[in-house]
Amino acid sequence: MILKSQVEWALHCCAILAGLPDGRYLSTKALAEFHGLPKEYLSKALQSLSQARLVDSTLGPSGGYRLSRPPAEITFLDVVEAVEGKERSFVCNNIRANNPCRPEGYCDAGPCAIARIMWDADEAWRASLRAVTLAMLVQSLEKDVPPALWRESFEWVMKRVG
Amino acid sequence: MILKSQVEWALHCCAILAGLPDGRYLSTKALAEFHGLPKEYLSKALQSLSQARLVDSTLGPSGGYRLSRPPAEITFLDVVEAVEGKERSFVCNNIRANNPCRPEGYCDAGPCAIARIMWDADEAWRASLRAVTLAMLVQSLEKDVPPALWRESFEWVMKRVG
DNA sequence: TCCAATACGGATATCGTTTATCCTTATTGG
DNA sequence: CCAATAAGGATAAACGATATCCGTATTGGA
Repeated sequence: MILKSQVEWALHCCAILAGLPDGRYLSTKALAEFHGLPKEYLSKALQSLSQARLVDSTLGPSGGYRLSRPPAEITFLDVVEAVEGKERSFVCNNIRANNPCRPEGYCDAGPCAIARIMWDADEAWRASLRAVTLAMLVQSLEKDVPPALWRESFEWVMKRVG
Repeated sequence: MILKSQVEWALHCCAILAGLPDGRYLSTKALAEFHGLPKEYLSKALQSLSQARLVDSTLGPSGGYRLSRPPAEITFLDVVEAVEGKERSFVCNNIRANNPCRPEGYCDAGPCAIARIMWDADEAWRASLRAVTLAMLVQSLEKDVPPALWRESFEWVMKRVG
């Protein structure tokens, strides 16, 4: 059970978009170059973000993507779910229904105990991701990345911004 | 990102094994019949449990599986990790290393902020699973399942127990 | 002692998902 | 009008999940 690499890509891209000046767009090409990723395939991840309304896009030269809301209002969960989907990681196939002792037409009152427990864990995972915003991510990154590299990266992006 | 169905199977099988009288074994065949599962493939899941030392097995007629510890000492996480592996669900490919602004031979101090946050969520998931034991599961099930069905299922199993 | 039932592990096949590329279309700034 | 872009469909390769089959070793019971 491994998350798609597109989740990682989308998060890194969102981190860049969160640092953009208000209203400016950055293209798939620039994002792919900056992260060393295949442009065509990264494009699919960005389209997922777009469909989830996390980013706006424009066409034409100097087109690209920007966040549709302030970074403080976009959570990790938003991004992860945009790419990975909202389905729970545990799927209950209700195999208890195959119990040979069951009377015909027996109907279960609710989800089985195993599913409830697994779904609780899933919700704990989601709650953890919901607690972190892109604004917090940028803060963390700024603390981690040496100031010189931070500045150069910003300038690299600004040269390509629409 | 969906957990293998073997996780579900293993948990249901553990629930049955947890209800067995001390020292008795139940075969793959019986477990497969009870849950309506393909015997050969279920066998792989049980082998995973065996390799993780969660269950003991014996060969020969009246052979099968039993829990290797009291149900209160086996957690959901034990079972999930036995089948699914202990690897984290988020894999960091360190794509920040592709940043074109990086000086040659630059070395990162630690894992990147995105990985840390994703791994925190993973740990929240694991902590949630670690908090629930098979003993607690059996308690839940006994509350959910009607007494008649509970009793009949127990007898069904006891007829096949080694 | 022999037989049948079992766990175990290797080999193989099938299927779906992820990853990736290519191409067409519509849009837009210069 | 042109070039750059997002969007999305079609396709294929690679991989993991699912599933089956078979051979081996072990063991309880006849």
